[in-house]
Amino acid sequence: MINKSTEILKNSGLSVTAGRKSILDMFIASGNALAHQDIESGCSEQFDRVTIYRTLQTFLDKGIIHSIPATDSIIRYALCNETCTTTGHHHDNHIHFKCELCSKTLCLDEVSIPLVKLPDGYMMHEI
Amino acid sequence: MINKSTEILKNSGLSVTAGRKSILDMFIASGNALAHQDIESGCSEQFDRVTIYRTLQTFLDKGIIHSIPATDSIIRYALCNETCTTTGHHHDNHIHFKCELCSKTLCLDEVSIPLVKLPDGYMMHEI
DNA sequence: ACAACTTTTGCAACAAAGTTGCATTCTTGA
DNA sequence: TCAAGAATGCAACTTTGTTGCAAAAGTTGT
Repeated sequence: MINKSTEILKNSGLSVTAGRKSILDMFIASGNALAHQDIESGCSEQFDRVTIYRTLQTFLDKGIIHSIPATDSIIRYALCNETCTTTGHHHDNHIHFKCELCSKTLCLDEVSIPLVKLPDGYMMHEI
Repeated sequence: MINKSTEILKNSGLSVTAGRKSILDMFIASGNALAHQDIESGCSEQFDRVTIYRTLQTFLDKGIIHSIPATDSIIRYALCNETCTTTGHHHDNHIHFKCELCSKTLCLDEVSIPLVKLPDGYMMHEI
C-alpha cells in the first residue's frame, strides 16, 4: 500500500487505475466538495469526460463519496468519512455549507439533524 | 381580479399572460413540487421550452416559487407561502420530502431547522 | 515474469438540458 | 384604440449526461 488513494481503492475492491487514483487524490487534497466540472478542468492528467462520470458513479456505489445537491443545480461530491465505507449503508446525513465568495462547499458534521415529522401515511426510508 | 393566478401575477408586478397563468395554475392545482419536465409535459396548452425556463426564472426572481434541489439532480419548484412574496426576501428554509413511490415532493413547514454552526471565519447569509 | 482473463478507458455518436439573439406577438397604460 | 414595452417562439448553439464497442489497461494464478 503505497498511498492513501490506493489503499481506499483496494479496500473497496476496486482495481487501481491512474484515473481513479488521480480523482481520489483530488478529493483528498481539496478537502471540500468537487463538481464534475472541477474534476474535468482541475485534474493534472487529462481524462475523458465519460471516464470521470463513470468513476464518480463507481465511487458513489462503493460509498467512497456522497453527492451534495445544491440550489445552483450543480451536484458536487465529497469524500465520505470512515464510518460509511461499507457499500450501500451510508452515513451521510449531515448539512453542507457553501461559501458565496470562494464557492467552496464543506461538510458540517457537527450539526445535528432535527427529527423530521412526515405527513400522515408516509414512512421514512432515506434522508 | 378573476382568479388566484392572475392575482398573484398582478401583486408581483408581472404582466398577465397565458403562459404564466397556465404554469402558475399548475402549481396551485398540484399542491406539490414540479420540475421543468413536469410542466412541459403536463401543461394543458403547449408552450415553448424557452418560455417555461424564462417563466420559472421570473417566478423565482419575484419570490413566487422556490427551488428544491434533490439527489436525483432534478431541480423542482414549489409555490412559496404568503410570507415571502416580497421580492428578494425569501422565507423558504424548510425541509422537503419526496415520496419514493409516487415521487411527489412536498414541503414540510412544521419541521424546525436546527441552528447551524459554521466553521470559524464564515458568516451565515442564506440558508 | 508471463499469459489468460477481466475491467477500465477512450472514442464516437447520440440524447437531453439549458442558453442566447432576434423578429413577432401580446399586454398595458394613457 | 394605439403606441411603448414586455413576453413569446423559433433557430442555433453550448453544456451535460448516456450508451455501445474496440483498444488498452489491470489482475490473478502459475
